[in-house]
Amino acid sequence: MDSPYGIVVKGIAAAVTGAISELGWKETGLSNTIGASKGFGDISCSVAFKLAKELKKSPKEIADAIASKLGPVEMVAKAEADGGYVNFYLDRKSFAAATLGYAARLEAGKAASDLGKGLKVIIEYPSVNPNKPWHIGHLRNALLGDAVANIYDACGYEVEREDFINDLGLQVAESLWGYMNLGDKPEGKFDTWLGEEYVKVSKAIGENAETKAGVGKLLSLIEQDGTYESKLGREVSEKCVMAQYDTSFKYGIYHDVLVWESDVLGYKLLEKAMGILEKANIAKKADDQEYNGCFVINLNEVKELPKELQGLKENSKVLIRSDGNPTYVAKDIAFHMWKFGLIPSAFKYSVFLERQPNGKTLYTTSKDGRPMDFGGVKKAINIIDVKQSFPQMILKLSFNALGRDDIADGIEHLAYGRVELEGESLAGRKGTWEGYTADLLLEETVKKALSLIGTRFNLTESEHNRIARIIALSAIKFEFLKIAPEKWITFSWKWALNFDGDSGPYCQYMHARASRLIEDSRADVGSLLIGPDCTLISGDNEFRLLKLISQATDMVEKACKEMRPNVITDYIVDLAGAFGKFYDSVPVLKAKVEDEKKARLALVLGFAKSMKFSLGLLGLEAIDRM
RNA sequence: GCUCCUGUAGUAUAACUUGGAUAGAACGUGGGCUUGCGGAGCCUGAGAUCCGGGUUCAAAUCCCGGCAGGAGCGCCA
Repeated sequence: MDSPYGIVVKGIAAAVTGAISELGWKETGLSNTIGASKGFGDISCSVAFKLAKELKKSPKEIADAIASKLGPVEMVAKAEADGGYVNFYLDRKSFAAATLGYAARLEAGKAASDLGKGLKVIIEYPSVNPNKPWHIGHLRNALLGDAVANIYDACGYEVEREDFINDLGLQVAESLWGYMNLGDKPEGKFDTWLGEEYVKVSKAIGENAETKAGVGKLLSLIEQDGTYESKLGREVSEKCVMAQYDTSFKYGIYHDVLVWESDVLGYKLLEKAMGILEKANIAKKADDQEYNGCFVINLNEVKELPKELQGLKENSKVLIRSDGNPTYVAKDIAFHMWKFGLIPSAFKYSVFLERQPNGKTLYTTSKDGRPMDFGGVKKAINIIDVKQSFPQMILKLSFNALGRDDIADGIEHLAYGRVELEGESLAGRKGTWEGYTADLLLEETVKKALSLIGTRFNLTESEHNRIARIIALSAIKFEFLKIAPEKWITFSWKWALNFDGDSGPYCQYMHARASRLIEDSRADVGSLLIGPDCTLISGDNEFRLLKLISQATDMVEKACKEMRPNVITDYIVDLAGAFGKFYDSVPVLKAKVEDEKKARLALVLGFAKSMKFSLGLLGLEAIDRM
């Protein structure tokens, strides 16, 4: 769905190209020279600067010439050259009409772009170990993943939301050992309880060789198919994942499919994957001194090897150790062969949860079940913290070596920075996450929201709670997502509980105001956006708001291409600010003329729709009163 | 040692990928508004690109060299 803003930019590009060729010049580097202007018209073009050198004329001369040859552009009233720039002024009336019509078609949860039409993408997040509750670091992962998935949805991709569960790691073995041997009775939320066991056991391992040996033995037993320990391990992990999903649902985060490490092992994905690599002649069992007995992949065939690789000996990477155990990268290669359909019908699936709160079923890989068509994508996005960049790169290079550049290019690593507590890292081992779980954060934020909700509406208690929860989620999601992914976050309660300024609650407040205006007007929402007198909403404050509304598609496409949800938070803050300014500068319901009121109400509705749509991208409902 | 990431007002940040006109918003701060179509508001002032070179008509953005913080470079996950 083309946005009015997008249409104008395209129109301008065509007109400028036309003018340049009419002048007998060659157009070079037009792209990225057309964009929003601050204070010099509405949209400006700087192509004259690029042409200056080649034409041996001054930018001013060129811009003047282009401006004089420009043909008419849809929704553009005039164009004038100014010091080398060509500035375009929108025709406010027709642009407003187009924007309101466009806003009428914006629906939360519906695609606003066909950028990814027909393309399937799998997005993996948050993949928390199944032995502890989500802490605020996991939360950042989950929020990023959910937002990116929503954004891809809105761009027309077919999105598969996948969560990888590593139920065979050391962490799980430690928790399980505690579960079996410490004699504590599970109480409270299971993931939290299991996390506490984990902290106790990790501590004990440092002090007690016997415990360490016990955990080591347990680790190998849970990896062996059919043992009591492997069954119990999966059972306990499933119980933990169920509890973690309790948290996930509270945050409005859902998935389509869980993939278990134990199933990757059970379905022999690794053997199949290694077979593919061996057949392609890029990996083999080594017999040199260095890697004797290991199964090793050789990356020498890759055309452009990155510099970071020089740490590897001979550009080789061990996939299977001499003791027969696979490395992390090997498992990841196998897993991505499934994602991209190189190992078809690798798993069977069964139902993990019949009905998530969003109404959809959550499936899981499992021993017994039926084949389903998960995986088989052209693009895979992995939300993993920045520390994993090196293995992620090897993963991609392995597909390059395999001659599958398409797959290597299709793997995208969204590397995000860590969340730390003033100077302290959140590494699970030390248990420093205790007191900083996602559950606790939400609880505290809801408390604050509850105390701030106004009393004017006689809300029922359940409605009051619902609104408080949404406000709290708005606050949390905004604070996490408005920071660019690669930056670190230093967590503090003051930071997390921000309800002012460029915060989620502030933006919700603006939406609530707009909703109330529409409700109080008793206008017919269905017809409001059709045919208002747009000359009546052409003032500067109205127009600034209209320009922003007209860019929803462009913003979501930008956020998608760059995998940066903070593009959306920025946009939402701008929208909210522009609405606030409009609201304070002109009366709506108290407008003097009936037609004026109608036109302004249409603008209010257009704002509300674009706001609702944009909040939806962050996984947030818009609220009508607060 | 090598590689990568980060460095923007007092604080925490946006813009860097794709160079473009006056570096955008927020909190805090100085001054002002106020029974409002919802004050979780509005108006207004002061305040920033780590340092040094280079490329360019134009540099927060690109290149080189520093400085500071962090991470990565295993038959660890």
